[in-house]
Amino acid sequence: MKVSKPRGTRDFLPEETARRRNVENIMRQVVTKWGYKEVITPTFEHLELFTLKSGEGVVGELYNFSDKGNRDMTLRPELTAPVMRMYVNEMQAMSRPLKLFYFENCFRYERPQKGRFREFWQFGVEVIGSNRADADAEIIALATNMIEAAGIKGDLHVGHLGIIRHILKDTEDEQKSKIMRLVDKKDDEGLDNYFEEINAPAELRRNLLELICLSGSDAIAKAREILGDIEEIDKFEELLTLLDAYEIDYNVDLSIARGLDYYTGMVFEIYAEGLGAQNQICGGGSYQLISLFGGGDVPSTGFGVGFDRIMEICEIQPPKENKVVIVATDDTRTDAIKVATKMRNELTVYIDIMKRNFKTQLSHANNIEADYAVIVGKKEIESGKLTVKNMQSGEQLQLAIEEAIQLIKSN
RNA sequence: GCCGGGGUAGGGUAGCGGUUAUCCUGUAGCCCUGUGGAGGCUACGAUCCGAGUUCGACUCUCGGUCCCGGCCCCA
Repeated sequence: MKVSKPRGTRDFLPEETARRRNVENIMRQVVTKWGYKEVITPTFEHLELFTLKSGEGVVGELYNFSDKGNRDMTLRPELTAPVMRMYVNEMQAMSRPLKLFYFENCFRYERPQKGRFREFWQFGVEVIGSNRADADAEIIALATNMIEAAGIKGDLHVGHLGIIRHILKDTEDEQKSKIMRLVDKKDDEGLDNYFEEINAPAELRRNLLELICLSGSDAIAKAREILGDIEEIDKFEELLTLLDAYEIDYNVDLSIARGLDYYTGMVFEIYAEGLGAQNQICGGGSYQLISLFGGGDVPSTGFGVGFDRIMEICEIQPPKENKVVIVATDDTRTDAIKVATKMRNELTVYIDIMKRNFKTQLSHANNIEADYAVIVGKKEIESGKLTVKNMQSGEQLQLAIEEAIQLIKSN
């Protein structure tokens, strides 16, 4: 009986694994250069952690279970909440700002489709302790850097929830979130209908509709015309000035709402082409979650990158290293092992474990696309010189082991 | 949860209500235990699962499952 893998999961074969690890390391190098430290949290958490953050409704999307002690648990669906929990549990006395990142698998019970799996990988970054535009700008710049480093051209949209919330400050909560949702979906028709339904004031309608269309360099000025001088616009302007300093291309987009209530100000999303309906590769913003988990009133800002989506469109190939196959005969097998052991200090070395004959060993070397075959036979043992064969050109040289290593390394 | 398209050896495929289920490729071995890529030979290996219709189902019908794309959702 053949057992298949669970729905929405994937096996990664050697070639794909190497490609993923390579890009993962490239991204890791970028964040490390910015001074961020990697953390690891548990693969499963108490269910409560996520219902606190996102409401009871998320349970339907979770891989949750009760353990043998009857505790409600779940595989993590994301990593911002675990990292904030970790901060509250163990890091509150550390000097701020804290700059953390993670790269882990997450699990959601959803219908798989292009760029969406039940087990997927998230690369994320969080800054804890700063509510300044500087932190927001750094986070956006870092996200942009990482995506560029993966060889992807992203389309960055930056917004600020404070501005849209200012317009809606007298609207009741339920209506507010419904409006925000429609705005986020860019559903103009739905928005019109809903305004009609709740009989929204004409001024509010006009202001909101104008605001969410704003873009380009005069967006700030126009927002001021609509709303007057408010603190949120000042802060947003400061953010844009900093982004200019980082020399980042962005689109002002005040229609980004990102759903949930814990986002406090800056929000951004990055899109890429070639991904079908799931074209968002990165999203983030500033938020306040720590007090929800029993910590103080500590502001944070961060983002998550959908690593699997990055890999869908990323074309970076891992660096190739020379592959050496030792070819031996029956009576030189033990000598061949000694040669292989020595060469492995510096090279990637294969040796026959199938008791194959000389010819078939060489043939196998060819099949696995070895760069060099190193022949360790009776003649070589007697002369003390190995036969090194370049599998591409067919050229053969007699060399001492150190010379052989040097030659292969240098090509 | 909903809508559409799919599922034949490890990969790619052909076919038909009754075949020994086609071909390519792959893997292992041999021709050929001191020189690979070509060729020949041999072996391995498949009708997604279940029910129904039928004398007979890989083929038709239904249900499930998985894959692909989309909707909803998207922390």
